Amino acid sequence: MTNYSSQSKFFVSVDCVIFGFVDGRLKLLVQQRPYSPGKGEMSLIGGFVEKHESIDTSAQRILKIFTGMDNVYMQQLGAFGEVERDPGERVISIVYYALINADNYDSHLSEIHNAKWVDVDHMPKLCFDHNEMVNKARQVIGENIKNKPIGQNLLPRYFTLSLLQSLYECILGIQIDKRNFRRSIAEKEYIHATELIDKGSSKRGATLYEFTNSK
Amino acid sequence: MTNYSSQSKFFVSVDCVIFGFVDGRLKLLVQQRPYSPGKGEMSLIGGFVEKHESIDTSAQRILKIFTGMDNVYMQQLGAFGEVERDPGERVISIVYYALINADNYDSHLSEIHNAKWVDVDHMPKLCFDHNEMVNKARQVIGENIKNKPIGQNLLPRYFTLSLLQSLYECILGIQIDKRNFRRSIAEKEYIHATELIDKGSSKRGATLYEFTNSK
DNA sequence: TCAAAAGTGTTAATAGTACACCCATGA
DNA sequence: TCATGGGTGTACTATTAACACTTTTGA
Repeated sequence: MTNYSSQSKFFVSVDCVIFGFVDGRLKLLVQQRPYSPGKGEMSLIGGFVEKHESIDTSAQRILKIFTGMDNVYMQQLGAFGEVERDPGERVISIVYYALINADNYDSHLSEIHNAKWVDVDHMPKLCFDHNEMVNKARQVIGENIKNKPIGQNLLPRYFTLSLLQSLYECILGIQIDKRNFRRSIAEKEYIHATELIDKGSSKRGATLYEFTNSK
Repeated sequence: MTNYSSQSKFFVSVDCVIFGFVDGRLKLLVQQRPYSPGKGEMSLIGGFVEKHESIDTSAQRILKIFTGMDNVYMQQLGAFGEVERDPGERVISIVYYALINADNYDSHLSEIHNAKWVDVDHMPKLCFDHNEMVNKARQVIGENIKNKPIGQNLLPRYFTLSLLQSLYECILGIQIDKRNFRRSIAEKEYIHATELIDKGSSKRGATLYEFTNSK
């Protein structure tokens, strides 16, 4: 055998589990699926891989179409390849998760594409195997939040420790003790206090923090 | 848009990072690539996904072809999809890693396919992006060995603690203190001592252990 | 008798968990 | 003055890391 011509070819799609931290809650961007099968059902943000682009590039392109955003934190979650996962035709899906700062995103684009935020703790039924993809993504970011500065991607540049704590609580799905939390943050070299005070959320005012090497 | 017919299709391959514990060393099964491009270069064990099978099934089929083994511990590592990763044609590769008990494997098959074990600490240059796949796989099993009974898949049914320790040391690439190691194993509910004694490896004889729920 | 691998405990350091009150301020 | 969210310290527990000698027995 000297070439691949006897092999089968497949449609390959990219589906993106896009998380945002909106109104103090962890949310996920979903769209109404614009075509059959599953037309009108809730769906992850996705599209097909194109001939000329790598799968990572494809994920970035799709994210940009729906959010207008570049340079976003995205990681691959894996490939989903059950034969009948898409009831229309055989499609192998490569799944990515993205963490975006919802302040920077272009809500006009989401309107065009019938996309909206849904709370991760009240997930609607999504089409195909998309709920499974979301579950896996949540698990992975839960494992990462403790050791990596991924919160950077979900928060505005300056944030209070109370907001950061509520982000951790949403991601982990647990309540955290305030004193222990603040000590654990103080020990992380990648988060530090600034001179700034936020007067918006309390009468006393709260110190604003930032991530150290805002990439 | 109501169907997918305007989309591109791709070759999709499966590559398997197959680990075995042979002669007290962690090894990897590699083959001489039988076709161009890269013919004759060292390569992971791989093949193309077929029309009628899921990607998981495809990985199992390929593993069986090269080892004769069924029911092997295999996990997906992710998809590799750079446009030029295969210099012949565009191929998206889904990578799995497998842990096998090298005693059970059919060495006749590996001869047929020009496959052989290589030491993970002396990896040859593999074709395409296969070395990258191996590095990622090693990282993942290193993270898993501490908390999951994955050693079960690499060892014979009965094993001494010295052998188990050398497995951990190979996977983690570090030296482990014998007393701390034996205590940590004693605390794991999924490994227990048997009444059996191994007289092969020492004059005194060593207690043989086994995994609790040998699936 | 000795070489070679098996087996065994204690201490120190670190990380994680539980828990309750005062502070500053704007309304 | 009081309601609201901001901010702080200590004691206990669990986990991890460091460290050296005795046992058994076949050659």
